Amino acid sequence: MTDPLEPISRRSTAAIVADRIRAAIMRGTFPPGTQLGEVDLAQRLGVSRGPLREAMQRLVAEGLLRSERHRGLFVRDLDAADVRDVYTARTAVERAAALLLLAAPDRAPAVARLTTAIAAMEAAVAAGDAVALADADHEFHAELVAASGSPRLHRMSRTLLVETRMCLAALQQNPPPPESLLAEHRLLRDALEQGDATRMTAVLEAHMADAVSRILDVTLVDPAAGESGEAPALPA
Amino acid sequence: MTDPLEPISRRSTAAIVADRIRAAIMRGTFPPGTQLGEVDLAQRLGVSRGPLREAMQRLVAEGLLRSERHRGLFVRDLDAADVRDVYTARTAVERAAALLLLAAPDRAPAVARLTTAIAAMEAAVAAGDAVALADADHEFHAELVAASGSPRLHRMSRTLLVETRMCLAALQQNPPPPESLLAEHRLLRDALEQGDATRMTAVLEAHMADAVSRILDVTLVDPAAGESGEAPALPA
DNA sequence: GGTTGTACGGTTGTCGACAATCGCATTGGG
DNA sequence: CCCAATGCGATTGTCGACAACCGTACAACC
Repeated sequence: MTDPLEPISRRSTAAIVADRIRAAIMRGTFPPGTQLGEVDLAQRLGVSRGPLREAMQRLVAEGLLRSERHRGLFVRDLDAADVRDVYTARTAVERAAALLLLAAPDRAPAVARLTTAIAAMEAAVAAGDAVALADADHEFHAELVAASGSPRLHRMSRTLLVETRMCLAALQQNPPPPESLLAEHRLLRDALEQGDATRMTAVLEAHMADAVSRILDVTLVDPAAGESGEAPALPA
Repeated sequence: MTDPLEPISRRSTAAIVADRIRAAIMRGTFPPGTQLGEVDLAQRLGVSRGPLREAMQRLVAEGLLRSERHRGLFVRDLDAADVRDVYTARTAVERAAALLLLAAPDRAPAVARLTTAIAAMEAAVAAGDAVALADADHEFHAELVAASGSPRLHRMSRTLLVETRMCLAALQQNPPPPESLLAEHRLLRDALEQGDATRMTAVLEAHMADAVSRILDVTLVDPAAGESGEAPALPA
């Protein structure tokens, strides 16, 4: 599959560090709001503060971290507006990717990959593994955008998917109903396979709307003291 | 307008440097493919290599620069596929922004700002100033996305607009017909003002398709030795 | 003549240390 | 008892220097 020759292309240390931190944020190792000390992270990763700071700047540019002068770097915490915004942007990106895929000459391999992701979701549901389910969900959408062949949509999507995981990690306590989640993804794949653009966009938008309403409803129900319509994710 | 008090919020040096470099790239000061020496830039901007490298990482993450290990940083040069990709992503982002704007309670101020941008375009056309026309065009689309109130769409748009300017700078020799450009923007504003979503998306997509075909046709006509369908922006 | 080996210049990658700034605990005063 | 001022600790921001690496040009060899 992968050519063992040629493009060894060792990535820069900053890129590797950025990927690590990104994965850690996505995984929930660093909950939103936590401060990331530079010296601590640097010696934990075995690098100096220079490359680490470069990696941090990348993540700040992506919107995953928030930098305060002489205060430090903090993992961004997302409020209700952010949740809506993430899903608005995701809808825009994934819709464009899907339309690009529909215009492609051969979308069979893409459909196959989506089916693989769905299979992973099914296995996760069968095993009752919520984390694996979220992973497979993530993989489904990542594959969808990657298959479009658009590097810019792909890059945007990567950041947005990480933010999605941040939202989900905040309310991991209340997982979504696995059946409807699976059904929505199957619908998405089917619409893509059949080449029905209008149906695909409709399903995609419904899927996103469902997700955001699910997240926001949960967060609004939980505190049980909701006079203001604001989400409770702002403890400050 | 701007409150002279309080939020002084001195931005980080890296952010300022990144903005400078970004503006320089957009302005065409650094043509695509040029290598950016760190020591040279650092002492020209009056900062050390540390903050400058952080700024560079931001631009690399945005896709404006390309980093090669131990080789240096280069301004990315865009080929035909990149042009299509930029406009695909722009269509996705601006369409979402416009739809968001249509759903907003009051879109009058946004329309006013777009009208201001159109007025600037008209003035540029009257003066025959191609650079001012491009600036106004840029401002129109930037305002459109900014008015949507979505920070993520706004961030994506900013990078994409810089890349658009990079494309335009490459073929500045052959400016687009000002009348049709103006007409398309007026149509866009009108559709937005009237709240006609389907017409707005149609106009927007047509506008983007026009732009990309204009750019690619120009680049394909120019070399006059086009056997391969590839764009000539790959001198390597 | 073509190819390989080698020395060189320049660039990036990385590191450690110093200075500036901020938050917080302590202490003095009202 | 509460509030304000101050000193301290910790963290970030910045800088200069060293080491590693790559591309190129020249020379030697087959």
